[in-house]
Amino acid sequence: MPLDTDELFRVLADPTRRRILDLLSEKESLAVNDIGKAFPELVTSGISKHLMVLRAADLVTATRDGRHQYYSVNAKALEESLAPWLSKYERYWTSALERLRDASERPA
Amino acid sequence: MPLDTDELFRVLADPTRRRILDLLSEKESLAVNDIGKAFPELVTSGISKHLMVLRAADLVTATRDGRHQYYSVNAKALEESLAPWLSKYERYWTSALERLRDASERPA
DNA sequence: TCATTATCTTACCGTACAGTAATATGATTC
DNA sequence: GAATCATATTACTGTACGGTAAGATAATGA
Repeated sequence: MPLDTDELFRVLADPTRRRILDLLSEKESLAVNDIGKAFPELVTSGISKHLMVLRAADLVTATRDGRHQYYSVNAKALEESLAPWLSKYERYWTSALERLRDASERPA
Repeated sequence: MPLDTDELFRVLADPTRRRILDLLSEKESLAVNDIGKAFPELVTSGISKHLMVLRAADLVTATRDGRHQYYSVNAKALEESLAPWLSKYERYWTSALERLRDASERPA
């Protein structure tokens, strides 16, 4: 079930959480430790807390392997949660989103 | 100049500000007072402050007429500011955004 | 013109919430 | 049992929101 718009923006408001999502979107999946390495300024518990928020929002999924917890971005949930809000403004948008679309269709 | 992503999400994080944008996207342009009427739980100064934040972010524009200040949504700035972030995830997205696009192309 | 009213903005203050670090607890592997 | 990794809990802190009140500017009316 897609996330409520208020919830979505509350979760995405934090720069660290967005950076975590960015990181996970580049790599296939990462353990908490590896994510933590990308944030030397934060302690692991802080990372874990953000991951909990993201997981509660279903924007990431976690599978455990031994004592490691591997996180991946849930792009589908992100997309579906954002779509209702985007739809309210997309009628204005032709240029930038189309450019994005074109770029993804004709990769360099 | 498009808004920094951190700034953008910080501004959009507040539900009231998003509701103001929604309102302005429906109507052509509105005076502060009229916007305030849509938020009976808030005092006018509160609305004004949110409008200042939106204006500083260039997500709305204001023109004054006498003692009225008329606000409009700046859809172009919203689009351009959001595009860089969206582009990082759009490669995952085909379904929902395309459905949105199709819907806007073939209105009922 | 002067006072009054209307509209919007700014300043100040209190409160509530969210992020971080530190610590403790739980779970898994060796 | 010892060590490692992840999560939960607690305490601290800063910040952002909202209200009240004051300030600024413009219209109205005597």
